[in-house]
Amino acid sequence: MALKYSKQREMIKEFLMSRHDHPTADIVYQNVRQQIPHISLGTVYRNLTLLADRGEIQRLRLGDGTDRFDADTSPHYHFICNECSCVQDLSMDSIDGILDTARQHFDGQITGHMTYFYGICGNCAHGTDS
Amino acid sequence: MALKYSKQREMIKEFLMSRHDHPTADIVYQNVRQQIPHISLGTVYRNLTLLADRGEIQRLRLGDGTDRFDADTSPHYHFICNECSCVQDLSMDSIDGILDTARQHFDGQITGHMTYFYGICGNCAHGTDS
DNA sequence: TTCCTTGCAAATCGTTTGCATAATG
DNA sequence: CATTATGCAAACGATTTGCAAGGAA
Repeated sequence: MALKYSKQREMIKEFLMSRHDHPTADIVYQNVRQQIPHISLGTVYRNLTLLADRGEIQRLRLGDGTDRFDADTSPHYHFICNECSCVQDLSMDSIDGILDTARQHFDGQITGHMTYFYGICGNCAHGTDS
Repeated sequence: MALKYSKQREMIKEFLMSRHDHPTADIVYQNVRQQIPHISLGTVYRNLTLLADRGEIQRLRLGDGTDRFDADTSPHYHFICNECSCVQDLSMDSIDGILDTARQHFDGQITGHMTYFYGICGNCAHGTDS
């Protein structure tokens, strides 16, 4: 239980806090490796999981089979671009009202919901690429 | 492109239509195997993917690392029990209004959303188990 | 006879884990 | 010294894929 300091964990969290694009474990690994060459993927996974369990970071399971991590633990929604697969934050009013809608005809307790949006992101839509 | 008949595919779809609990590929395999002993897991996966691509069934990616399949392709929501992990259909009014909420401050096109609910299902809540 | 499907096994991918060693408190 | 953390490699679970053989049109 008692947590002991580790440079690798510090670097991992620091890196995550510097990014707002929700990197995958492997991207975290590739980057942190530049500061700590001998760090292992296993250590990255272990620390990401540990940090997520303690609520210091957020683990995003967006169904595409690869988890992403977010240092922003405040409640917010995400958007996934169907074209470039980027994941962006979505600042919007709470939609927790849908919980009441869901509860109306359900026999059981609904305590929360998972929601993400998709479409074409600003970059891809504006066609500044092609 | 042209699809040819196959008993395996027919049985897979038939089995899926007989269930409303959103079975995993492996569960489909275990069951269809009782009718077609030599069917392989690979064939089950291939057909589930094929049927999903053609829109004949729905593939549910609920983030837990194991896809589930649903023969009901009509738009509806799902509920996942935190206790028994069952997946249930949720009949409720459309909440597509959240798309407008999401669009308000977003630079890009939002074409859809993915939402599922979680909590304690009726069976687990009523405590008819313990 | 064409070419879609299958069975089987090997391959992939993301993630976890066992273990001996190193670092922290 | 008691524990927690690490690196490395092997293990895993779900899903995909290559290939030769089988079946539908």
